[in-house]
Amino acid sequence: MPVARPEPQEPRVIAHVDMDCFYVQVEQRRNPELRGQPTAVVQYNDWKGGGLIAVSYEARGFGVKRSMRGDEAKRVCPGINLVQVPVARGKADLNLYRSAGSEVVAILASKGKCERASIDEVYLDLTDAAKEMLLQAPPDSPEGIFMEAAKSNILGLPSSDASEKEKNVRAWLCRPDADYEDKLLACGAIIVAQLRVRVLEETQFTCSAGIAHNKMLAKLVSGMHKPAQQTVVPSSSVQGFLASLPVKKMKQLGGKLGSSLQDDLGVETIGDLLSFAEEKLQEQYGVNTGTWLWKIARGISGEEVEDRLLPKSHGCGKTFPGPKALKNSASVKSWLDQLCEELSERIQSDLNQNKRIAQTLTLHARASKENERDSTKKFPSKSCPLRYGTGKIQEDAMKLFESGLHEFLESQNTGWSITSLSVTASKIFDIPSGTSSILRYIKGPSSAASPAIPDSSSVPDDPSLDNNVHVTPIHEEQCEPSISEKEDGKRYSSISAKQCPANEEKRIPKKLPEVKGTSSILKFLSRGQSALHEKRKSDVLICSPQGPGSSSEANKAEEHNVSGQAADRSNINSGGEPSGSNPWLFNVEDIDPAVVEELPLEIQREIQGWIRPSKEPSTKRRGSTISSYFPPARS
DNA sequence: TTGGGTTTAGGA
DNA sequence: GTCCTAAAC
Repeated sequence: MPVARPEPQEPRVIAHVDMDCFYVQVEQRRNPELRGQPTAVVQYNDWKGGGLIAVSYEARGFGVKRSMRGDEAKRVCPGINLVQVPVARGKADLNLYRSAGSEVVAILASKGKCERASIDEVYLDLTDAAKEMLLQAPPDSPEGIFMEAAKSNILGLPSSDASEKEKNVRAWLCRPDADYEDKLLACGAIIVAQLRVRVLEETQFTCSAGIAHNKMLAKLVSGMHKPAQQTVVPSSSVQGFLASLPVKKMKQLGGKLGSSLQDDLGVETIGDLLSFAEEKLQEQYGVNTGTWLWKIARGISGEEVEDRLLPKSHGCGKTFPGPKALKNSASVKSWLDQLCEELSERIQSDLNQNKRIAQTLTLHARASKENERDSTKKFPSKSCPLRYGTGKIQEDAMKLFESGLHEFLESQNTGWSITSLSVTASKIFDIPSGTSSILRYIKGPSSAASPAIPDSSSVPDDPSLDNNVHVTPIHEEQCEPSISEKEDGKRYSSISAKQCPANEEKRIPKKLPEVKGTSSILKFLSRGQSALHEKRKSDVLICSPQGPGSSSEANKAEEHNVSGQAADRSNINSGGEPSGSNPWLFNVEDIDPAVVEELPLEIQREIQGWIRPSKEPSTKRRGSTISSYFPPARS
C-alpha cells in the first residue's frame, strides 16, 4: 500500500526520464539497419513467435502491442523485424540492456541526485542545479533558448499551431514575470533538455522526460509526449490536469487499489477523489493509504529522489509454463544451477565493479500439485545467508528449494510440478572505500602482495605480527558444509575438518564466536599499525555469509563462515571471473580458530559484537566512519 | 501460457 | 528478521 511522505517546504525540481522503447533502441544501435523500421524485441520464439517486450513506434503505428506474441505481430505488421533477446544458459539474458541502461544513468547522474528507477527510467532531483542556473545564467531571451528546450511541452500553455507553440514555449521558459516556482521549473526544463541531448549524442538513445515539482507529477507526464520529447508541469496546471486523469493512470493505482476506487467509491478520475474527506479515505483504505490518496488528489507528493545509481537486488528467474513444468528434483536442480550461475556472475561483477556485497539469497517458485488444478497453496519462498561462489549458491538454492517443497507438500505423497523458479540476491551493501581485507588485518599489509590464486601455503605466517590466522581462498566445492536434518525439519550446518582438505592441518572452528541470528556480517575493525588500540585507523572489512538453515530464529548454527574482501586492491578480480576463484573472498572455515582465540581480547570482543546491520545505513556517504555504516551491535 | 523477467515497496 | 502481496516496467 502506498504511503504519504512528509513533503519538503521548498519547491523542488524533479524530472523523470524514460527511455523510448528501450530494448528496441538497444537493438537498433547494434544493428542500424533496424532504425526507422517497425521492430520489436521478443524473448523466445518457439511458442507463438515469442513474447514482445518492446515495440518501436513505427510498429506501434501498425497496431502492434506489447501484449502480442511474435506471430500476432507478424499478422498485423508483416514487415516487422522481430529481434530476439539473447539467450544464455537456457534463459533470457538481459545483460545487454542492463549495461546500456547504465550508460544512460551515468550521463543523467551528472547534474544532480539521480535514482535508477528501473532498467530504463530514472528520477532526477535538479533543484540545486536549477537554482544555480537561475542565479548564474537565467534564461533571458526567447532566441537564447536552444532547440531541444524550445520543443518542450508546457502543460496548460495554449497554442494553435506548431510554430506558435514553439514561440510560446520560448517565451514561457524565460518569462521575467514568472513565479519563482515557474522559473525554477523553466531552468529544470532547460537542464533536462541538455541532458537528453547529451544522452542522444553519447549513446544514440532517445528518451522522454517529465519535469515537475515532485516525482509523481514528473512521472505522470514523462510519457505524455513520446518519443523524444519532454513535458513540464507548472503548478498552475496541476489541478486541471489531475481533474481528468483516469485513476488507473496514477502510479500505484494501476491494480486492485485503483479498481477498488472505481468499484467501491465510484471514483473515475483523480479529480473525483477531491470530494472525499481524508477521514473517509482513511477508513476505507487505512491511515497511510487514505492520507496518500487525499494528497495525490491535490498533486502533493513528498517522496524524495533517492541517490542510487545501482539496483538494490539481483534476481534471475524463468517460467516453465504448461508442458514445460518441472516434475522432478533433477530437472529443478539443473535449472536452478543455471539460474544460480547467472546470479553468481552478476553479484560477482557487482562486487568487482561496484564494491558491493549481497547478503541474502532468496528462492521463489510457483508450483502446483498433481490432480489439483488451482491448488490455492503457494510455494513458500525461502531465504538464507548468501555465500559467494557459484557452487555454494547452487547448493544453498537447492536446499532452499527442498525445504520449500517439503512445506508445500505437507507430507502428502502427491506428484508436483514447478512452473517458475527464481533466485534473488538482496541486502546489498557498499564496501566503503579505504578498507583492506581480512588478510591485511590478520596478516598485516604485506599480504596485499599475495599471488592471484593463493593457497594456505603461499600465504606464510609473518612472525613479525602477532596475528597469524591461516587463510585460504574459497575454492569451489572445496569446503562443504554438511547439513544435518533434524527431527523438526530445521537444518543446521556444521563443518568438519576432514571435509576441507586444504585445512587438514588446522583445527576447523566448531563455531565462530557468537555470530548469532545473523546471515552475513559486514564489519569494520580498526587497528593500528602494530598495536590494535592505536588511534590511526586502517579499516578492515569482514563479511560472513553462512548457508541455509542458519538464518532463522531457533537457529543454533554451530558454525559460521567469514569471507573478507580486499576492497582497496585495484586489480581485484577485474573482469568477472568465475565467482569461486576470487582470491579475495574467504570463508571462515578456512581460518584456524586457534588464531581467532589468540586475537587481542579487544578484537575478540569486536567479533562477538558482529551483527548484520539492522537497517539501511543512515547515509550513503562513502568512506565515512564505522558507526555510520553499522549500527551498534546488539547483544 | 497469465506477455517474461525483474525490481521495489509495504504489511503481517 | 522472514515471507507474502501488490505493482510497475
